[in-house]
Amino acid sequence: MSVSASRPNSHDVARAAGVSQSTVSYALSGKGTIAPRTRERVLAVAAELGYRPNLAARSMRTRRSGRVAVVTSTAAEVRMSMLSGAAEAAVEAGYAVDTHSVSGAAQDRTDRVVELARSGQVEGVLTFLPVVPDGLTTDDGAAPVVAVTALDERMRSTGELADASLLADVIAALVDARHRRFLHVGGPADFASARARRDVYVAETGRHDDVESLGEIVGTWSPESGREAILALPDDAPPLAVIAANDHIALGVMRGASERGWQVPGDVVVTGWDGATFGAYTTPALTTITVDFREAGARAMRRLIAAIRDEPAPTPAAPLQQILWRESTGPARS
Amino acid sequence: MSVSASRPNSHDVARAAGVSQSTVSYALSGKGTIAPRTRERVLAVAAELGYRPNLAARSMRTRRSGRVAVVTSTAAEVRMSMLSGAAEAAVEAGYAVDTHSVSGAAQDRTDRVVELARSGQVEGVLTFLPVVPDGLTTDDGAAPVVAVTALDERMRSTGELADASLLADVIAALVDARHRRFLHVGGPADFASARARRDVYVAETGRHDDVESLGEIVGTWSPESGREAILALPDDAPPLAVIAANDHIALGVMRGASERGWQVPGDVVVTGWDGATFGAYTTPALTTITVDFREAGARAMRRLIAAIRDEPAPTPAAPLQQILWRESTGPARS
DNA sequence: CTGAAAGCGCTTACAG
DNA sequence: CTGAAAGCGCTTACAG
Repeated sequence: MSVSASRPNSHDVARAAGVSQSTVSYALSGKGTIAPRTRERVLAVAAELGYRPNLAARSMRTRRSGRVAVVTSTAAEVRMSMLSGAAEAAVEAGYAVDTHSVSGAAQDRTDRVVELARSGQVEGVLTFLPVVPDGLTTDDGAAPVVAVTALDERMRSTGELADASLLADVIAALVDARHRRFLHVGGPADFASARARRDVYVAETGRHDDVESLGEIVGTWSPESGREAILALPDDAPPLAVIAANDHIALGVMRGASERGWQVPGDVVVTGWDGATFGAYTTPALTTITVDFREAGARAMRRLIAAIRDEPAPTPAAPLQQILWRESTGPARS
Repeated sequence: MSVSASRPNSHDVARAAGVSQSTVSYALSGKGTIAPRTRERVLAVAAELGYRPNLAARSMRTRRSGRVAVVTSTAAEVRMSMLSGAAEAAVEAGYAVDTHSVSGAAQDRTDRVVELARSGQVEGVLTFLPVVPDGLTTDDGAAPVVAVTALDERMRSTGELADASLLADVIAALVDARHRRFLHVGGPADFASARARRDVYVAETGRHDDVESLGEIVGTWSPESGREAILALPDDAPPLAVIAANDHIALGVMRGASERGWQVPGDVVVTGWDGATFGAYTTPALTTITVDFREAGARAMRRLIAAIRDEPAPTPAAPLQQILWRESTGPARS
């Protein structure tokens, strides 16, 4: 029994097991009609030799790479937990994940996504950043693309992160608690989630005649955009309820209020979104809508894999979001 | 000129350009001795046909995958920016990045890293999480492994995140500002960075006879560990300077102080680490040591690639960290 | 139930 | 300067 210095291949296993190379292949894949005893012997020898199939060779033969690409950026827009959730869902389905970090404008990102979808190196592309839907012509043999948060409805989107319906409950509870003046500090409009949050805000604050909205500011998901929104307010703005599109904005809102000498939640109440860790430890602690990013990433990946396999998109059961009332909204509860 | 429905290969390009397949290969790689005019024609035809080399085939032939693995977790311990920096450095060097999300104890992570290093699917492994160095026997043909933050010095480590020298300056400035009582709330001991920060804390607070340390708490990088450390203090702890090993811990320290009615920075001053965005918007804003995580990720990846290529590790020039004095330390400056 | 053989699409000595 | 040919390590009809 010769031991080769380098990594054994299926021929080495075949030789050691006294069978043909094709029998090794069938034994390992479980596909052919191999006698159980032969199969066991091959498996034992393969294990003993530390055999691992060469995935490049398999890929060349099967014309399937077994890889999907995930497009992210360095920015805080994307959470590690979402990437992890997506990666784990991919592994579960037998796919490996290629990470691609992109920067630049939506058009550049779109070009990169299209390039990936056409590269033939991956069977699908999941993008965590908005892309320009017009650029995503999937005529030719391009791989399917799923965007977690899309510019419009022309492309596949998981939609789950864009569900803003809980905000209606938040606003209703604040109105019940006698809040009558509102302000929205939103996210960039190319994020479907930002648009959905703004839309619900507009609809819900418009529902009551005696509820006033000071407007909808377009922010950048950043604390600074929340802070600036507050600093730009007239002195008589409070009492005011600020609906921030994420926790970072909400933090900036609280900071801005502090700089203006406004008490939170006495003069200004604030709600965030995402359930960021820090929100539980600010003073006051931040009311927020928690998001299960790990599961969101997993669902997006499952949707991509369904698209790859031409299966119907899975319909998830449990909700991904939840209202978490904390100190920044004072005594308001639903 | 026949147009095949599927992806063209080098034979298709050869036929369309009226040359042999090997000439196409040489023209694209620029390796052989191809006449400039031939080469140009081949390149033009390849572009026209939208030819892209099949990487699986290339990989099988060259026996090099052109891939590196990055091991991360869902946890906040790892930042997206660090992953992005690593991914971009990999692309720059001609490598693609496979993302592997792991969870579980250090031993499980180590097993996974070893498995990856031996899988033959990647040429190197970069782990963002601590692994058990004993498990990392790289005898056989395993791929090199680099850990960004390692358990001990037996394995390769970038070390740069573990450089805690700036903390000496921070403590010196606080001592100059008449702070005499200190507390350290650190990170888990299997992080080299956590150990280095604690070591510098111990050395620097031990340098002066009239400086007292209330001890070194082992935390979990989490706000809760900072909060608990403060809640466990005796009532007469202030005036106190708390050195937190990261910004999340520092946030929890501020929260705990707030719960105890201690003013920051009046009764307690606090410093964090990492330069997290939220730290600029807390009240008071958090003094911290900023870390360029993108560059840290890039340097770690460059070190891995140097190891793959058997080149000496690159020696970085610019420092990755910087002290950022803000409100949580009051008027102390260096 | 097992094996011989073709072929996936490249790279790279080698011959001319 | 160019081309014919081998071979990387698999999967999978097909013959026996």
